[in-house]
Amino acid sequence: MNKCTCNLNPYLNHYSYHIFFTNLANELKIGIILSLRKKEKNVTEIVKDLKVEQSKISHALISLKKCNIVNVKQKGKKRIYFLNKDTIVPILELIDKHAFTHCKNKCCVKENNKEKSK
Amino acid sequence: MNKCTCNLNPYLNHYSYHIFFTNLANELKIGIILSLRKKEKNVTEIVKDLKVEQSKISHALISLKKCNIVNVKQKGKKRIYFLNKDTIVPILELIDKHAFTHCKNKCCVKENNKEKSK
DNA sequence: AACATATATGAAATAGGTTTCATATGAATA
DNA sequence: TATTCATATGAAACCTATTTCATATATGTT
Repeated sequence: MNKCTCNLNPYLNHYSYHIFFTNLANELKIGIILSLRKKEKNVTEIVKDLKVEQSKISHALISLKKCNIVNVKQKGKKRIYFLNKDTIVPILELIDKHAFTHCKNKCCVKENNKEKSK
Repeated sequence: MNKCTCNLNPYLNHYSYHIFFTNLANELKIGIILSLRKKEKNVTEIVKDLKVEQSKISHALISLKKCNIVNVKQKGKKRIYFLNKDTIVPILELIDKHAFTHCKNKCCVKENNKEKSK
């Protein structure tokens, strides 16, 4: 796919957005992001916090890391993941604000998008 | 899924983010957004601009509309779609900036995420 | 070196969003 | 009101990211 001609950044194309947002369009990854927003954690701590199987967390983290949404530092045998807050936190705040303004009628919540809530 | 306890907005949960970002994690929808960023358009104009089949555009628009990412006004037999710029444009700018800072090494582009580029 | 803890990796199966294509609906006009 | 233009809708097929599960690797400890 060609470079996108409509944005500020020559390094970014439609597909770049796709990759980036694919990471955010995922409840588990959002869970990880929100968990790391509070405090950096190693994998085991994330597993405990979210009560999700370890390899699932690892797969998700690797994907998040690829886009620099999270970063990692080694500490002994533990790997501490931490959020790159510069981008994500403002984005989440924009969504929060958007939902507050537009989605009080539940337009963006599970029930309206698919009837089979459960 | 329960309300998310980590954000500002009682109307928003993990799934809300998911719904919202699913709309952005799609090249066609990003294409529509970028097209509408320049100028509001009816469906036929979007079809011409993006050279994509009409029902595909309609499906995408309905999905975008559900999250108030776009809105619509009727004008004769045409339906003019326009971008809710308050949320999307700042988000795209944040991504642009993010990519500029972090993705010069192509971390977020097609080739690195999947080897089979084409 | 053997072991335990911590995390990453691979691949097949799965799930859920997107595409396709046929068709229905809505608005305007002759 | 018959016709045309404009757009929406439904459902099956398709595609691709996620999940699952077995296993590999890496680091520290005894």
